[in-house]
Parts: sequence; structure tokens; C-alpha cells
Amino acid sequence: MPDELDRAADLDLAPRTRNPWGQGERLRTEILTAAARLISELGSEQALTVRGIARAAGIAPASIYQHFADKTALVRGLLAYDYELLLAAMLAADESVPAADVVGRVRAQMRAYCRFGIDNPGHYRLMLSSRVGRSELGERPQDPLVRLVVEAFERCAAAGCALRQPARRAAITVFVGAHGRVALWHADADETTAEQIVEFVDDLVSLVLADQAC
Amino acid sequence: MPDELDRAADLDLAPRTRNPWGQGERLRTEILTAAARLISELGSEQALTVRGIARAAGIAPASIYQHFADKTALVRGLLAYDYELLLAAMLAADESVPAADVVGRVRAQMRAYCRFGIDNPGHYRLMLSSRVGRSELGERPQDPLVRLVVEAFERCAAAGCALRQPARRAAITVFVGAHGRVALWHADADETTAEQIVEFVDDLVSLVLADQAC
DNA sequence: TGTACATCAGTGAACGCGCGTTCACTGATGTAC
DNA sequence: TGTACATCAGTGAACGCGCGTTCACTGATGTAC
Repeated sequence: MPDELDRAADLDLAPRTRNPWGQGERLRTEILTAAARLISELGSEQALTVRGIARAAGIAPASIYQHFADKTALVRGLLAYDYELLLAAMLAADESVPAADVVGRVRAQMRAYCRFGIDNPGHYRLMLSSRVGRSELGERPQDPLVRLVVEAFERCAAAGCALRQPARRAAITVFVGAHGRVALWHADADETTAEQIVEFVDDLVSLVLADQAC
Repeated sequence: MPDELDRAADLDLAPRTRNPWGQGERLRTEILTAAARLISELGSEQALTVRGIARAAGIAPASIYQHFADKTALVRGLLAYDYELLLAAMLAADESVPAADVVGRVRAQMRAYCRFGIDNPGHYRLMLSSRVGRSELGERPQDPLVRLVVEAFERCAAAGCALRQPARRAAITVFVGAHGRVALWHADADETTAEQIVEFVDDLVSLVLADQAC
């Protein structure tokens, strides 16, 4: 007798057809997608179990080990995937604003950041609270995000907007504030709405700008 | 054969003497103290297990259930204890500054807040990331903290310091920013020192004050 | 063309582990008569 | 004063569970000759 029912097939009756010959790598993506779905639904890192992911992907737990050395590797894969998505969202937001509107571009970036955190609590928590991400050497996964915001503030300064803090410092202030706001919202430490959070971050940007900047 | 060695006595050879007749309530505190020690050392909520706490307290796991209905009740007890400590620290900081130095008092409060978060990462994470704390009705455990800071800012306004945001809003800005800073530090998302964190929060307070306030 | 074999995608069953919780108990200390 | 009993603090042993991981395997698809 097996020690447990692990297959999603036993639940949803859709017994997955295996990938064609030579396409085994596809399962790697399927696993990451399933993990992403799981953490979206359950919302916390401890909901991420190898067996749970296997269940969600409709495969046997053992199958995961053909694509990831262990659970840590799997979580790291998910993290990388998530950071790519967030960076892309912030970039897209930046580009959706007329290039000349330097302040608008900062706001757009940070709004995209907040939206991501609000719409994907599980992912966000995994990215910013997990200790799995610490890689020791090289840049941290959130560095590109910060760099983007720093550049946006540098454009502001270059365009003649007076800042009350140097560009890099301003970026970190806003970034840290946005994180604090989203994190507290996750802890449901308050009953703020998504719009209020965006508003908060807008105010933060205003704070960093001198009173009659631009 | 027992399924496990659960007693700390098996580890430290100091086989706890039971509390005297009528003093059974003492164990409740011993359990909370042990839990606090554990989360300080291990640093994360998932290090908080009933068996682990029993081990740290030198008692049998079953003994915990004479004082707490279940694990959730235990964690809630620990949370209440922690919030008391933090509030006391912020109050003490406030009172250590001459009453007339209204801005200094704000800074002192927020510095105490950061110090707590830096010195007690496990506790801090438990308090602000755990979803155990959600009590639905009544005020949230962090409300007294926020109230303290709001009052401090109101004193600033009353003393004639120009604020760039209303007192309540200013308090939330600073509070959220401080949380963001400490939380990111915990995620070791950067290599900041404790002093830099305090500095960051000082700057945040300055940002909220008008340029030539007071 | 058929056939033996290699390669691939994926699995079933088991392992040992630590967890939260329950329940009947033990032995020391107090109380009633 | 002695003794039977109640009350207390705390325990030992077991329960069922889901976890991460391993290992020998299965069956389908390709390749060599």
C-alpha cells in the first residue's frame, strides 16, 4: 500500500500525458508554474512543499528530482522566475509613460512594484522575506530593481528636478517605504485598500522631491 | 520505546525541579521564556514547535497543554509578551528625552523601535509577518505603538514644528518606512549596519518635517 | 525490413523524521476527620 | 496524632500525519545493423 495519495490525478481525474521524447525539459517549467500557482493560492512559503508541488503539477514527487537537485534549488528557481516578472512589470510601466515625464516614470515604476506585491502576496513574501535567496556572492536578485529606480531618480535630477536626497538615497527611501507599506498590508496590520497603498507611495515620492520641484 | 528523546534533561543533564504546590502557573511563564529564547536563537517562526519549546523548557511536550489550549494559543501568548516589551522600550526612550524636545522624542521612539527589530529578528518577524496575530475584532497589537508615534508628532505640531504631512499621516509614513528598513535588513537584502538603519529612520523623520521646522 | 538495444520521461513504494495532540498515569503535597 | 483521600504538577507512550528524498523500476520512443 502506498503511504499516501500523491497524484493530482487522483483528485482531478485528468491523468497528465507525458511530454514527447526529447522534451523532458518542459516538465521543469510545468513544475515552476505549479509551484507559482500553489504559492499564489496558499500565500506562504511553508505552503511550498515538494509533495504539494508534485500534486499540483499532476506528477509523482520523485519526478521533481530529475529537474531540481533538492527543494532549495526548486525555490531558487521560482525566485529567479518571480524577479524576472517583477522587473519586467516595472520596466513596462516605465516605458508606458512619455520619456520626458521623468517624475511620472518614477511613480509608474513604483506603482507597478506595489501592484505586484498586492496582487501576488505569496510570491512577494517569498521574494522579500525568504532567507533562501541569499547567494553570498554576486549581486542580489533585487539589485536590478533598485538600479531601475535609481536611474529614474537620476533622470529627474538631470532634468532639473530638485531632490531632497541624492538620487540613490531617494530611490532607497522610496523602495524601502514601498516595501514597508506592502509588507504591513500583507500582515493585515491595517485595512488599507490597494489604491491607498499606491497613494502612500506617491506621497513618498513627493516627500523626496523638493516642495516646488520641476 | 518512546518515539523520541524530547527532554532537555537528556541534553543538559539539569533535570528541572517541579514547581511547588499551588505554583503551577509559573510553568506558563517558563514556557513563554523558553519560546522567546528559541525564536531568538533560531530566528524564524517555523523554529517555534511545541516539541522544541518543551525541549528548551526542560519539560515534556504534553505539559504545555496544561497552560495553552494549542500551539496557536502559545504563539499568541508570545506575541502579546513581545508587544509589551516593544511598547515599553519605546515609552522608555520617549521619557529619556527632555519633554520639551518634541522632535528628539519622536526620534528616540523610532530609534528604540529599530533597535528592537535589529536586536530581536525572530521576535520582530513573528510580530510583523505572522498571520497568527490577526484577531478580527478590537484593536490590533501594534495599534498602541502607532498611537505613541502619532502623539509624538502631534506634540511636534502643537509646539509649532511645521510638518509636511498631518501628524497621523507623518507617523504612519515613518512607521512604515522603519518597518520596511528593518524588514529588508532581516532579509539580508543589504549589508547595512545598525547605525545606518537608525540613520535612515532619522532621515525619514527629517523628510516629514518641513525644511526649516522648529 | 525486422530486431536488438539504448535512451528517454516518469513512477511506486518505501525510508526515517519530527510534528501536534491525547490519555491514562505517577508521585508529591495538602486537607478532613 | 494518624490515616484516607483530594488535589496538584507534570509525564510516558502512543497516535496519525505529511514531509524530503532515494532507488530500482516501467514502458514508450528512438537508433544501429
